[in-house]
Amino acid sequence: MQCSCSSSVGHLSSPYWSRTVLFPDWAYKPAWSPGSRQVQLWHFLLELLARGEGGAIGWGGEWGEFVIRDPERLARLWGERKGKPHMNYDKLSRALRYYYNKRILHKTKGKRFTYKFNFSKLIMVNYPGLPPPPPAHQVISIAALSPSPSSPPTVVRLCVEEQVREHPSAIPLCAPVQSAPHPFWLPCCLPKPLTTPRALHGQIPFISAPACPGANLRELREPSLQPLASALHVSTNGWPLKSPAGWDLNHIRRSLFGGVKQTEIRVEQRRAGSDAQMGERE
DNA sequence: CACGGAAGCG
DNA sequence: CGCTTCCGTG
Repeated sequence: MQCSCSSSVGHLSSPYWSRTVLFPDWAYKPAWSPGSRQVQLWHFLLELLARGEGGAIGWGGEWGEFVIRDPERLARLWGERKGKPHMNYDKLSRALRYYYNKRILHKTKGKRFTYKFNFSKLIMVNYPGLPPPPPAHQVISIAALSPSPSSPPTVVRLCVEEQVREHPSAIPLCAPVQSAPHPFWLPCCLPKPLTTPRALHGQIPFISAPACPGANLRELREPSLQPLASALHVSTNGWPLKSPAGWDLNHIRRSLFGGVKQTEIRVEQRRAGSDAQMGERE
């Protein structure tokens, strides 16, 4: 099985690549790409899902799965957003089907109006035969979060330390908006090289792991990172908890800067000014 | 309902 | 490029 991920870990001889969390390229795209300047359907869906916009659409049973509860209403909402008054579910679902090839979505067969985001498919964890994971402090480094509310764009990063050492500038910046939905925020803040080694692109041994709830947030389960996890309203099963208040950056800030040992969480400040095209692709 | 080709649009 | 519109097929 192949996928269109890219990673800077592939060229490293590290045995720890398996612990790296990878999301598909599309997951790193900003909500409003400069070219199109139009909101994209997958983001619109995540937006509604994160808002708990009841009625029209909701999360399904599996991780990343969602159910369209009221297809025509969803279509109407989508049509309103795009200025397409004649939008209906037939057309919207055609757009969803175009996501199959792009590996953004796939259909949950047998279940009516049920689709699934492809997040989990590309996550490489719990693969039998891989070396045991190294101690957490060797793997995880959490950087960023402006220490004061008045600082420039807040930056949150999760990264593999080796990546930081070898490519200190290759970690994209991500400035989550306060209302950013969790599933969108998480991938766009995870490690993503700006310079992808083209030649090695196909050599990364991707594994299509069976769905493992919370796999992408495995690192957040590390005891030392619990404050962050709770600040992000992320449950240990990986999917966001109900967070009516949305993002509380001060809360996150308090959680990170208070009570957590400095050796376990490295804090680094960085201007998000010129480098703000976070996950943008070439 | 779900799928995917084809054409068109901004 | 990311849909929108339309439609034939199963």
